[in-house]
Amino acid sequence: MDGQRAARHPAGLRELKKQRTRDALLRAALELFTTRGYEETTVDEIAEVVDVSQRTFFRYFASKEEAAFTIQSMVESYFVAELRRRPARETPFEAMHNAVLDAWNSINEAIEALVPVELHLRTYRLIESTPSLLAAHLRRATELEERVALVIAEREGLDVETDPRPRVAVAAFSGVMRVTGRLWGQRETGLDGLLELTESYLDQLVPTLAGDWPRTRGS
Amino acid sequence: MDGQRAARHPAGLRELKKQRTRDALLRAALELFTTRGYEETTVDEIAEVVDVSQRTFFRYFASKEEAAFTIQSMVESYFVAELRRRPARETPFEAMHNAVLDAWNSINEAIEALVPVELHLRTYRLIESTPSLLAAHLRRATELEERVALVIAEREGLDVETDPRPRVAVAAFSGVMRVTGRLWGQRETGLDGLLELTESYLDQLVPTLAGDWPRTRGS
DNA sequence: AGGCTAATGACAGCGTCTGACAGTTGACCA
DNA sequence: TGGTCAACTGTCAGACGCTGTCATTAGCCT
Repeated sequence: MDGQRAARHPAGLRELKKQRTRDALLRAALELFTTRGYEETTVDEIAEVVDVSQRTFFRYFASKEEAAFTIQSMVESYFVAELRRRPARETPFEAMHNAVLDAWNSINEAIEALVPVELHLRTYRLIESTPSLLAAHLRRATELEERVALVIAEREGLDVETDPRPRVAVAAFSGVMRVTGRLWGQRETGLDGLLELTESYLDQLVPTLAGDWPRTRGS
Repeated sequence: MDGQRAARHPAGLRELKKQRTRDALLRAALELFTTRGYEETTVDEIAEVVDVSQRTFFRYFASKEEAAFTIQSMVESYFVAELRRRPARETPFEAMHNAVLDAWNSINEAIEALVPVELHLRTYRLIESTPSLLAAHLRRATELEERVALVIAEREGLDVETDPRPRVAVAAFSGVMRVTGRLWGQRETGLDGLLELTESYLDQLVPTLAGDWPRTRGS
């Protein structure tokens, strides 16, 4: 349902156990996914690591897939939150750009509360390289796009249904984000490399679309 | 494997029967998908309509999903073919834009040889509105993007690995295409409506990204 | 006609996921 | 403290997608 789970709920031994089970299942799942491969990991194996029945796994996660995207959901929530926080003076593009940077900087501790960040990065690479997970990832991305488009429209005082610009801007922006995300997954650079890559790609978007491509090869 | 199947193969009763079976399976699948829903249709039901064992279905289609995307694959091939045919003087964006228009105009008869075009349009809407199919659709779209980026890079004499512009341009372009495709799927307009919508959205891409959004509401 | 080979059907099996039912355990109250 | 209720869980059974195997059928070729 939500992304953040902290020590805020009324406690209770029951709640505690539930969270423990869920966290254990999540960690076990991601660990198995990233070492053995997603398709090669069965839900029974995950459940067995946590000493729980397969049925119980499906009570915490609607699907095997959902476990793989738990952290990703959190990141998305952070991004949207940061986007809403951007000052109105920024252009839509600047706002999205800055929201991405801010989100990456502030999300780390929230992730670490659930699983090691390093495990999450491995999971991200896995998603990018596993066809079925990549498909799910892209669909989730478009759902996020819709949410973002609504935020942008609100910022600019526009109606998404009559004015195409919010959706067009978001589509172009996320297109670039996807490309950089994929390239980063293929290469070996760390998280800093991603930020750098994203920066340079975003900067080139407008001139690229303008049409004339001077052969200023950067080799 | 390929998309086009015409009366060119050496005939032979065997080949004939195979094509008949495949076509029948395809039509039955799409018909059931679009009436009953994708998830609600079982492979057994499809096979039963064609009087064939379930095993045989999987000999013609690697998956239930593959059947749903058969026509889509053809369309994609046509698009790439048209793109290669665009004159070098056009900018990358113009070339993609024109290739889309040309492909839509020339593909209709090829589709009709397999299934009624109307059935294909219904199938497209189904894909857009069925989560699992939408996910697959988006993944396929990114694979197409990669092919297109290579073509663009070749046109411009660039190297995709060192110059980000081909991928960035393609990503932005397909982002817009996806938005229009989705909107068209939600609304009730015919094929002409799609072309019109795509035209207007593509035209607005560059000014939209430029940043300043004059409040010239089009209501 | 008869042999060769490709296509099919029938069957068994794996893995994801769901529904139904029963047992256990924590929460709450008298 | 003990008992009741609700939540959580395990077990079982089954649907469905998909695959391997093997015997059978049907087109093809000489």
